[in-house]
Amino acid sequence: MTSIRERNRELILRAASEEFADKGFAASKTSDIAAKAGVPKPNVYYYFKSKENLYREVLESIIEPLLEASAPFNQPGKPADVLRAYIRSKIRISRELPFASKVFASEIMHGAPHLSADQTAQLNAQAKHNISCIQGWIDQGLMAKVDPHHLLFSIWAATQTYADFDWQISTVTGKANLDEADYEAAAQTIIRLVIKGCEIDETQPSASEQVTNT
Amino acid sequence: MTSIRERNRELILRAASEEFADKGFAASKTSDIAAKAGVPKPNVYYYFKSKENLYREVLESIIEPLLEASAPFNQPGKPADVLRAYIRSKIRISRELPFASKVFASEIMHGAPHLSADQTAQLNAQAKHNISCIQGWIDQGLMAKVDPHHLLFSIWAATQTYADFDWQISTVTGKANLDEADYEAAAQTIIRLVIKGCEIDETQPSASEQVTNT
DNA sequence: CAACAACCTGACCTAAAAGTCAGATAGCCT
DNA sequence: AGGCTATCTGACTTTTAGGTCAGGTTGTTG
Repeated sequence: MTSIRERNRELILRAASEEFADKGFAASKTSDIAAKAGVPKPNVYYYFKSKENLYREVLESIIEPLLEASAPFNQPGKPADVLRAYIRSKIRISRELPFASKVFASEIMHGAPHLSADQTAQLNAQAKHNISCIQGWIDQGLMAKVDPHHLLFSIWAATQTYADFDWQISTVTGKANLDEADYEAAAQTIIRLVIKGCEIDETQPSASEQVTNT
Repeated sequence: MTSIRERNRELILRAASEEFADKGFAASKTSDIAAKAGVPKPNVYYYFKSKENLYREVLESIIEPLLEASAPFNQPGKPADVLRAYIRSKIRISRELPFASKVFASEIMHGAPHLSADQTAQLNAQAKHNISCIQGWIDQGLMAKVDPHHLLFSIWAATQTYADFDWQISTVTGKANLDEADYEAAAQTIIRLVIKGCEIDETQPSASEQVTNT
């Protein structure tokens, strides 16, 4: 049975997520992580070789969920349906994995110095795919000509903000924690902005591309 | 003449902004800041009492521009005009003060431990004002019922993302630096999402569900 | 119940980086 | 010029936190 191992690794990883999310990599102390996990500091080094290793494992834990959030783009669907599902996935990640989300955001903010080339490539490939998917819809006349890059950036930002800037959100809303209804309202707002923004303008039928009726 | 003082403070502040933006507070070394500013380390301590002081001054430098960006909300105007101007202000800050923007974002992300109560209060008051302004428009039937809190959060996030997550944006777009046209496209995209999203639905006078096209 | 491995831990070591200081130099005012 | 203040700086001290280790305990397997 390696259940001791798994249990302790899990405890430490969870504590590390919170600590790294709260303070950032450099400002987090392994002794604090150990304390929060309820183990002596050398145990942290016993299970994870170094602070950096521990950090990398926390980071890694968010990669798969992040890639998986793009699932709606990996199967055929109408723009509005895909975008709606995508936004909901993204919001769900912010809500359910707030610590890892924040660690990831912080990592990206500082130029992703700890992300492996492979991880970067995977995330980038998925992003590129999503962008070309959106471009395809535009070319087919299924949605308005909204720059796919900037559209994606806005969706990422608007959904991630609930994890990354939770302090600001708490301060402004006056609520220590958002509840189910708040997240629902957030999702609806973002979905509305995106879907309305992507709707084809009736007023101007064409510009340079041919219009395809539906 | 205190021009030596001013000049050196300026040099150090600029170097500190970049360093703090790049690495975060804890991971930044005063020796690196000094090197980047082209002065010996003790000079940094001569002009600023401590690393934390220096950081606070960098932080402070972004507060006023941030408050000023809300100017469009402080004078009467149609929703679309105010929102458009606000988004442009926000994007301009991300573009023109990318380092301080990033430092601010990082600060907020970690719970604003260095922001003074007064600064927090000012920012919060302005946010509250903007929100009630939007709520006013809704009550007057000038725009659709879009949750003002979440609308603001989306605008903040979408505009800030160009400073905060510049690495990601560079990676995905394949451009080391965005140019004038890119920022214009970003602004137009966000403006479109927000303004279309805030337009009153002609189809259904009540309800909160959105209708989608193909 | 050995003996072997996995796990635990207080005490320690070390490197790095914040911060200091005494003395040198440069600018400025009468 | 002379002296007063502001500025500069190499060399130093101090603190903090990442990392180690020797030796203990607990679990597991034949």
